[in-house]
Parts: sequence; C-alpha cells; structure tokens
Amino acid sequence: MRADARRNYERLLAEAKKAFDQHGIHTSLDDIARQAGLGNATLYRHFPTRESLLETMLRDSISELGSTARELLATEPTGAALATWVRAAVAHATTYRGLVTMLMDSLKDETSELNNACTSMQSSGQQLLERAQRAGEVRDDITASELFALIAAAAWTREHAPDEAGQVLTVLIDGLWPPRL
Amino acid sequence: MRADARRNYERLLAEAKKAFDQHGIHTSLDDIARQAGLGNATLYRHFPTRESLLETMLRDSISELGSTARELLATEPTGAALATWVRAAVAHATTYRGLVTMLMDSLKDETSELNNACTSMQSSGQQLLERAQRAGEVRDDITASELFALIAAAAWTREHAPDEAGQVLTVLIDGLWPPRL
DNA sequence: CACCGAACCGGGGTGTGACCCCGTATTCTA
DNA sequence: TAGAATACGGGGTCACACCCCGGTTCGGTG
Repeated sequence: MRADARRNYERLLAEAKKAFDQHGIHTSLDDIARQAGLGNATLYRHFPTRESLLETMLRDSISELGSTARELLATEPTGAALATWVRAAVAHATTYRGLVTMLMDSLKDETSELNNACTSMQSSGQQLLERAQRAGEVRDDITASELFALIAAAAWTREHAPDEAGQVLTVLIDGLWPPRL
Repeated sequence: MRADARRNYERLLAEAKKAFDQHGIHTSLDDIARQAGLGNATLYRHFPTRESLLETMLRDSISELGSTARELLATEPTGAALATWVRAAVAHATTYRGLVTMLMDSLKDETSELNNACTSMQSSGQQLLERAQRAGEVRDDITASELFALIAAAAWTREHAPDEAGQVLTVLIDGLWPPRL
C-alpha cells in the first residue's frame, strides 16, 4: 500500500468514527470525505460500501467480544458469565446509533461485509448459552440465533427508548430462566 | 371539502396503503402520488408529512386497540387479558415495515402527528397492566411506558428477524411474571 | 537523480427522493 | 352561468449515494 493511500485511509477512519459517533451510521459519506479533506471518490475506493467502512471500524471490538466470551467461559460461573456477556454484547451493538438494525439485517444478507461480524458474534455467545442450558440455569428452548435476536432487541430499545431500556433488558434476562410449570 | 378534493384524498389513501404494504413506510411519497394519477403537490397538501399520512391510515386500528383493551378488561381473566392485548399490540405495530421505529420515535416527539397515537396506545395497555399487577400476576416494577417499549422491541424483532420473533416474544412475556427470589 | 509506469486522487456528473412555488383548472354558490 | 374560492400539476431546488475519467503523486530503477 502506498504511503499516501495509507495516510488517507487512516484519516478517513478517524473522521468516520467522529461522524458516526455524532450522527449515527446514516451520516453523509460525502461529508466524511470532506471533513477528512479528501474527495469522496477516495473514500469509495477504500470502502466501497457503508458496510465495509463499518466492518473495518468494528473488527477489533468484535473479536474482543469473542475473547471476552472465552475468558468468561474459563473463569466465571455459568449464569453470571452469560449475563455479563449479554450485557457486553448489547453495549457493543449500541456503539453507534442505527448500528443494531444494520447488524441484524446483514445477518440474513450473505453479501454484506458485516455478515461475518454478526455470525462470529452469534457463535461467541453460543458456547456460553449451551453451557448454561446444560447446567439447567437457562431454558433450553432457546437457540443461539434467538439469543442474538434478544440482544438486538435490547440494543434497539436502548437506542429508541433509553429510559425504558434498562428495565426491558432485565425482563428479557429474567425470561431466559427456565419457565415455571 | 370540495368533491374533487375528497376524491383525491381517498385515492391517495388507497395508493398509500398499497405502497406501504409492499415497500414499508419509507416508500417514495412521489410514487404514491404518481400511482394515484395525481401531482405530488396534491399529496403534500393533504398530508404535509409522512407521519400525518400514517396517522390517518392508522387512526381506526389504534382506537380499535383501545376498545379491545376495554373489552378484555371486562370479560377476560387478568393474566390472559394482558397477554392477548400485548399480542394484538405487537401485531398492530407491525402493520407496515418500519412502522415500529417511527412510532417509538414519535413517542418522544411532541410535534409528531403520531404522538397521540402512541400515547393512546400506551394508556390502553396501562389499565390491563395495573390490574394484573394488583392481582400479583405480573411483576410490579414495570410501568406502562416500559410495557410499551417491550411491545415495540418484540415488533421490531418481528420485522428484522421473523424466524426468531416468536421465541423472543415468549421469553419477553415470561419475563413479565414476578421474578423468583 | 531523473524518469516512468503504476497507484492514487479530486471534483464534477447522474439519478432519486423530499418538499416548495405559482400559473392554471375545477368546483360551488348565488 | 359567472365569479370567487378552492384545489391541482409539474417543474424546480436541495441533499445524498455512488460513478467516471483526466490529472497527480509515489517509489522503484538505471
């Protein structure tokens, strides 16, 4: 990669982060390029789609979520481990306004650059979920993809109803316990 | 209202319904007008915003949801009444793709034409919720607006992860029961 | 160190959608 | 049936996503 290309790439990522933080993931891409002092074509050359830009920005924290899952699996008791990881996952999915929706949609879209990010997140949780189910602490009629949907629902609530989101997450986690007869 | 105006108004509503059914609430407004054989200005004159168009289209079914709540309150046992109404509310909020999000956002936006629709939906559920809480069938650390957020979360899931939505709603409803010690 | 090809860049171009403006057409009333 | 009130149409602006291509910069080579 040529030195100028690398420099511009970094600048774009930095500006994109600012813009997404402030305006959510639907911010104008042309604006990001403008703020970086570059033409929009440069942005589109490095990141052909909005998804590919996001994928790059999220790659680190996604894999971190994977490591967290592995650590929790090794060190924490079953129930607490799952709950902790779910909260971390919700926090991750609310990194930028609008992100959850895009993540959820890319899960069904093989062609999306974010598809891998989603499936890897989903399988990170799977280990924790299955262990908790074997221990009888979590109802066993739940699959990994349903757990992911629950996390997404909580994240979406945090975006659109922040005041109610805490309680929603609580209800949702309590619902994970095996149902009473 | 002049006869031609009334006729066009009806046509617009009919086309809007088709378009929203097919493409969700973010369909092109100009297209709706075109399909109705009218200029876009006519549409904007009758419905200055997308929200006002939706408000008109939803008014009937919203008030129907209110009557349903009153009926259930009179005829059904506490727990079942709440559960039934929640399912009806979720169904209503998924009438068109994208609707839940707009409803949720208008709840915090006094100026939105949909604001009334939301608050009225919320208070329809409140009676049922409080009765179930008095009967000890539902945890009492839940407010009406939190119930509304739960319904919205379920509706959003139905839009973005239809396969998982059923189970998510189940988990969510089970979480409404008073938590175990 | 000057050259050259490959890699990279910028800004203007197209298409689409929201929303407005104003000259023209239609409807109601008397 | 005429004139006033009301309503209509379609072209115009603006903002954004995304593409295209002539020009520029880099960095390896003789």
